[in-house]
Amino acid sequence: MNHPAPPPPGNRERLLLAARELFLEQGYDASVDAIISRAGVARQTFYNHFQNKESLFVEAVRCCVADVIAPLHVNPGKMRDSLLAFAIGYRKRALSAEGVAIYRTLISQVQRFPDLIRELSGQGDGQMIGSLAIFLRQAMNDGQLREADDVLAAELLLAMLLGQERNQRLLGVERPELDELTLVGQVIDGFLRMYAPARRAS
Amino acid sequence: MNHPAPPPPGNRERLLLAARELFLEQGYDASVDAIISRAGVARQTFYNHFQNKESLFVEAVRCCVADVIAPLHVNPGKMRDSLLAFAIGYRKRALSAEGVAIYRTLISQVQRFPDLIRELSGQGDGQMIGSLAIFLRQAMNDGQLREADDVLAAELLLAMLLGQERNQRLLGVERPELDELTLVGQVIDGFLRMYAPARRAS
DNA sequence: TCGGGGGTAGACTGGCCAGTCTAAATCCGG
DNA sequence: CCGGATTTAGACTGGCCAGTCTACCCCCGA
Repeated sequence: MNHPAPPPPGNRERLLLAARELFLEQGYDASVDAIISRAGVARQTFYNHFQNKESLFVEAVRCCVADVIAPLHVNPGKMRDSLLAFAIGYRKRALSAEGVAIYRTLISQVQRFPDLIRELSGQGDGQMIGSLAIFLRQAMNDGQLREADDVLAAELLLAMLLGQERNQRLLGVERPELDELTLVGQVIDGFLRMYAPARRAS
Repeated sequence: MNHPAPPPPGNRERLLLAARELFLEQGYDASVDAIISRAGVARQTFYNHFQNKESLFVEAVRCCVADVIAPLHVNPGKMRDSLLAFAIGYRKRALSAEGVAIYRTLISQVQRFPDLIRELSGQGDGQMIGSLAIFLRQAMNDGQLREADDVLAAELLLAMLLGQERNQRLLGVERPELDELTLVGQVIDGFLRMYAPARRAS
């Protein structure tokens, strides 16, 4: 029989890629058969590279999250402009089809992989809140923003930036897709009003 | 053999109750065996009352959502007090263990029951946004709040009220549990600052 | 030339599960 | 007292799936 054994290159990578796609589409229910089939690889090959389905899942999810997480630092400069640039970048990632899918996959596997998911959650939104809070702290010290709880401020801003949009996408609801820049601008302006330095009493 | 067939009363209700508990705990993966076992009912009895597992799920989830949804109307009165009362009620429901569990269950079954979930999503946060927006519209017309997009304002307030808290609970992250009233007060005050009537130019 | 590492296809095991079916038991109305 | 409706326990089917195993193949280095 002709069993064409092509160069044995990145079989592992092909498996990982296929797994990422399928886990994001179907969650952990994606079957090993489906994964190896999409990777174009034999069953045994899969078990040569990974201990079992769980460990593949862990690795695949880690990759996905790493991609979406990548640092998103807040540039100092004119307050409104910095926040606006940050906001647009944040929304782009958090609301991307991939970002939402990862989120959904993680949420549905909290029971099975509680530790992994807590870890990734800390790396994700956790770090995002942290770096934003540091930026806001600085602005508060400069007197550009009113003195307040910096972490809370960061959480509120991030929450407003996504609004109901991520939740709706998690639930499969489509959105009319309105003007991104206008929307984000309104949120940022609102936030700046909310944290404008207190007017000194007469 | 003694097969004690006790009074055949609310078997259906017992099944529904067991299903609600298990679906919220384990999602759709909860097996029919587990459900009938918790309900203390025979396998066939289940199929006497429900067509199949899917229809039980649909009915159980509908019940759960109905419980969490129950109207939450905004009372007119002093703006800050009304919003505060509303906010506390909203958080109580949306952040309750049950509320979070339903949310998680719905999110993980978007693929299987897309229509059901879109429907429930509209009844849930959808209505919440709507009624809050109406209240805010009124306040804007009265001049208590600045003129703005009422729906957006409602979405932003709701988003801030949950902050990162629901997301974290969805992912199984525990929170230090700080002072509810203080927190909500800060958010409401911030929101009121954000939508305070614009100061007329000199 | 030969042997082993990694590959392929596909059969197979064991487990779980949804849904059906049987046979016997209980209750209730007529 | 009888008969139908509902219940029970438990066997059974058919399907899916994770993971193992067999048998064969191909390339490359010793």
